[in-house]
Amino acid sequence: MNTTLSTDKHSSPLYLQIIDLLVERIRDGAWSPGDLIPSEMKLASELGVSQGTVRTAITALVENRVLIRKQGRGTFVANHDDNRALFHFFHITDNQGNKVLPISEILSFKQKESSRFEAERLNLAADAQVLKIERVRSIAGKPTILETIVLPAASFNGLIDMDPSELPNTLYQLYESSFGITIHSAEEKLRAVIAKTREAKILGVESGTPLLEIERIALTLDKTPVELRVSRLSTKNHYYDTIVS
Amino acid sequence: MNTTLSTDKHSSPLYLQIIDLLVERIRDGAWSPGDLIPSEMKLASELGVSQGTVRTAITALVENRVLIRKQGRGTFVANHDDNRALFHFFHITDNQGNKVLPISEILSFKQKESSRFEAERLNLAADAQVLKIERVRSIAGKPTILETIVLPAASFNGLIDMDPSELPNTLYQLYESSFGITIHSAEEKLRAVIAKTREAKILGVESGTPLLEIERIALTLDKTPVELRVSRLSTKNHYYDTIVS
DNA sequence: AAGTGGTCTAGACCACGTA
DNA sequence: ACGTGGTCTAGACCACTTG
Repeated sequence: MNTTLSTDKHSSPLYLQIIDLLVERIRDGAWSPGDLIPSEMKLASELGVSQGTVRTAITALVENRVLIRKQGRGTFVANHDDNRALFHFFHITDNQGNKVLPISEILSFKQKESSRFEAERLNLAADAQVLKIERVRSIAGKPTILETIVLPAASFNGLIDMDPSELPNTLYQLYESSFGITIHSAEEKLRAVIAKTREAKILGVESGTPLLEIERIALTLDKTPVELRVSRLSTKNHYYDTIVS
Repeated sequence: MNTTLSTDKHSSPLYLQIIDLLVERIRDGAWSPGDLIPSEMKLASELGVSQGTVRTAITALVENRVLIRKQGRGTFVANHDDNRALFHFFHITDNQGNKVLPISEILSFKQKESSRFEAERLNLAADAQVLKIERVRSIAGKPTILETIVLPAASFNGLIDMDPSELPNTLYQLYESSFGITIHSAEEKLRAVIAKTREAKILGVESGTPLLEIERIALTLDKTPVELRVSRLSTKNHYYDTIVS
């Protein structure tokens, strides 16, 4: 498998080529989340470069949370189902400033043809099949978030046969373990909306209450959209927080 | 000015000490935003380390947007008043997905004693004086955002004597150029609220309309809060967007 | 041409985890 | 004891900007 780097006069820097190469091995499944990858020294000799050059490439991927370094042990493909990563994707905080992770209850789970909106957001053909999950998420026993999750049926083959009650609280783990789909980043659009009567009833608020709507597109490492999630959150006792720098 | 790095057995890595040292020089005003700092080679010989070690420190600061490298020219202290940085702090997007920068009109500008809430958020004494600016921001000629800005009077000496109509659209530039205060990061809390009658009138929406409330604390490089800003945004034609990765 | 950041090497030693 | 990542050096050459 003579992986060759280009050292032409006008080719890109070696460490950038190495980044691409490592990402490719992860995307193609040669290395899976949680796997230990070869040591910097092994990669260096395999690729015919110095340890420092491999290190530069790996450092960039560590900063992008694609790899994780563990001193004395080795470098691993990031597992996005550990707490750190979970909280990184989860921005709901209570009024005391504590991050909270809500518990889910499935309301419905079905397969259907995608709507125009869903197909557009997930980059699917107009008549593509999608899976649709609706669930309530409760914090401290109180229903707080209403979530609609839409997935391309083609990418989650067999999921529809699962017992809805067996769907885990944190779906991203399931995507990774059962379908080899690792969520690496997400784009979110936030709006203020009014609770519809059904929503208000489920969330236990008065109708007319304002809700924070979070429309999230979850993306894989190569920016393919794999999940559309629309959450409606009562911000009476919680808020959405973010740090911009 | 024999700046000494510690090379004791149990001291922190050199490049971390160099990061602290560089940050200190910026915070103390030895180097100001926009300034060219000494070359990697000069710093290396000044500090008695190799160019590579200085480079590691500078790279970390470049990734944190504290410094900016320009090949062939040198390394500069980041100027947070250029477009890139502005948009990095500004997350409002129209429904077509375009980032927009609204135009401001001052409604009021006064000095007063801080409220409990303001003092707590800005980390001030309970009876500290604050400056309070209220303004409407318009996009495409339509009032869209209502903003209340609270500043510690002590840090912005003389600002209150300015003609409100002369306050610039982008305040962070003013903070930097006139008060030597550079905003480096911000924490934001988002909630959905209902427009009060006065707010609804100003924003030209029906009363009872939901608004997105953004409470922002702007921080300097050493995490000192210097501005509290509460914005209320009509999300009929715009939304707040963010990328999480 | 001179000076800057950008890339890369070969080798050294340290700190940590595992066997 | 050994292999891993973590830090650091001295030196090289390239790419870019300015005088």
